[in-house]
This record gives sequence, structure tokens and C-alpha cells, in this order.
Amino acid sequence: MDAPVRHLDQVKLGQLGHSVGFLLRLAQLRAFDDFFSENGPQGLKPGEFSVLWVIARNPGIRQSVLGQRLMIKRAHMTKLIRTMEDAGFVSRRIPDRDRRAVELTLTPAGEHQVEKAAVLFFDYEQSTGAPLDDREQAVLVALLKKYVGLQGEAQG
Amino acid sequence: MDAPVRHLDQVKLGQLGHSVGFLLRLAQLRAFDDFFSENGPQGLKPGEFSVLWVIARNPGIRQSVLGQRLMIKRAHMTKLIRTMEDAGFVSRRIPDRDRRAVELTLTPAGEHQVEKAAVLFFDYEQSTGAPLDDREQAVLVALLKKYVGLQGEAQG
DNA sequence: TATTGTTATACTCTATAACTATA
DNA sequence: TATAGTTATAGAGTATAACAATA
Repeated sequence: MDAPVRHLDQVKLGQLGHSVGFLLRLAQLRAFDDFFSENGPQGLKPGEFSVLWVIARNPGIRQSVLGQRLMIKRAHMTKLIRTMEDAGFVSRRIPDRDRRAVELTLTPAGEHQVEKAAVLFFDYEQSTGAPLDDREQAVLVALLKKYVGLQGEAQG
Repeated sequence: MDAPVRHLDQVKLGQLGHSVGFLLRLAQLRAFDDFFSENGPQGLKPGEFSVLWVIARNPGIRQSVLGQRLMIKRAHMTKLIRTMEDAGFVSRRIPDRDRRAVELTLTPAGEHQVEKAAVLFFDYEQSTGAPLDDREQAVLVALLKKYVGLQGEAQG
């Protein structure tokens, strides 16, 4: 009989410790949480930053396409975009050739906001990758891209 | 001037497409979401499965240690454990030597539940890793473990 | 009929702080 | 004083379904 586990290093994870899904969850918590809580750039939340960033690089992108790429559901996209519109960062346009759709662009204020936040975001990315050296980090990125099927996409 | 982006493969992600944090988020969605929504084993949610699994391998583990290892906050642990207790899967015990603490064990029903769920969970893990071959998957797991600081822990 | 986006509802997970009881 | 756990509240993110407008 083992004594009751009272210390972190004694905890046995078994197969779970080799589970991609489980490790991804822990890794995501490590990567994002502390950053976006306190040091959060300009009060932008993760989803908001990624949305602004992608609109900046794809002016006129359709709301549905943006949501698909970032894996954000339509209902949530609506709320996100409304918030960004209310903040004065995004403008919406209904194209004549398909009046169901919405095309998104950044306002000048939105562009300014993203570029400022991006500096903080990518700087943090660098520092949070600390436990891995550059080569390991590159391998991790490559494997994750393959895992999520993000390989042949356009680079900007 | 580019034409408005209307297709997924045209979307330019720029630096974001090389961001560990961003890729981790996409990867986690890919790994977990669809599985635990529909095919979810026995109606167990991800947090619930991981909690039961770790208790099974560490009988008598303290609630606080469990929460630290799984990166679940104390307030949320309380609710999670209550739910599992109400479901008849977990039993709580206040040890005499520190009457503030709670030691957790599985009931026979809980043990049965985890083992059944584990088969489905790890089988799915296998299939969801499809885009990566065995060697790539092993490298990914090793890098993620290093990234989250999960290296020298006890194996079970 | 199918698609784009909106609205409304509910649930999971998280964040925070105040609280208890024990140490 | 500090720690283990609880309670309560708020918020983000997501899932779901019903809906309007357009294709």
C-alpha cells in the first residue's frame, strides 16, 4: 500500500502523461493564461487579438471565413465582432454581390491597436518558450502545424 | 489591392501562424472538442475524466495536489469533486493528521467508470493523432512535456 | 433549399474574493 | 499567520437551436 499522495512530484499520471490532448491542455494554460490576465496587451483578450490580427492581414475578409480559420463559432464571432466594432477597431461592410455576407476591415484605430498589441504578444511568445531552445521550438511549431492541418496556407 | 478573402486557404496568418500559443489553442480544439461533445465516454467531461483517472492512480491523493497537477483552480475543484461524489464515483476522507485536508479515492463504481472511459479516450487519442506518424507523435509529446515542465514526475 | 449572420439560452471553465476550520 | 477547502459571483468561451434575409 502506498501512502496517500501529498506532493506534486509523487503524482502518477500514467498514460495520461503521454496523452497529446492532455498535454495540449496544460501547455495552452501555460502559454496563455498568466499573460492575458495581467500583462494583457491593451486589455485585448486572446480571441480579440487574433481576430484583429487576421483582419489586418486580410482586409475585407468575410466573417464566416475568419471564424472558420480561427475555429470560432458563428454565434461567438457575432459577439466578438460587435465588441470590436463598439470599441471602434473594426468596420463591417455588406457587399453588393452577396448581401448575406459581412466583409471586415480595421479602422485606423484598430490598426494602431493591433500593431501595439502584437509587439507585446510576440515578445511574450518568445519568453514563454523559454524551456525549449530555438530548434526545439521550431520543431514544436512544425509538428503543431501539421497536427492542425495548417501547412499549405498563405503566408503573410 | 487584394480582392477580399473569401476562401479558407487564402487567409494569411503571418507571424500568428508560427505562434506556439495560437497553434496550441487550435490543436487543443482539434484534439478534444468533437470527441468530448458527441462521442464523450459515458458523459464524462474532460476535466472529470482526468480527475477520475488521476485519483485512480493515486488513491488518497489530496484535493489540493490533484488540482495543482491538473492546473484546476481550488474553487473549480470543489465543484468538480462534488459532482463526482454525487455521481457516486469519488469518496472523500478527512485525515486525522490534518483535518483541513481532503483525501480522495474512487468508489468501485468510479473505478469501473474510469476504466471504461479510458479505453475510449486513449483509442481516440490514437486516431486523432493521425496526421502525425508514431515518431512525430513521440517527439511532440516529449516537447510538450518539456514545455509544461512535466519531465521527472512519477510514472504509473 | 442552403448559406450568412443574428439572437437567445445554457453550460463549462476560469477568476476573484470572502469565508470556515484547522494548523 | 498560513493553509485547505468552501461558497458566491462574475466573466469568457462554447454549444445549440431558432430565426431573418438572401442566394
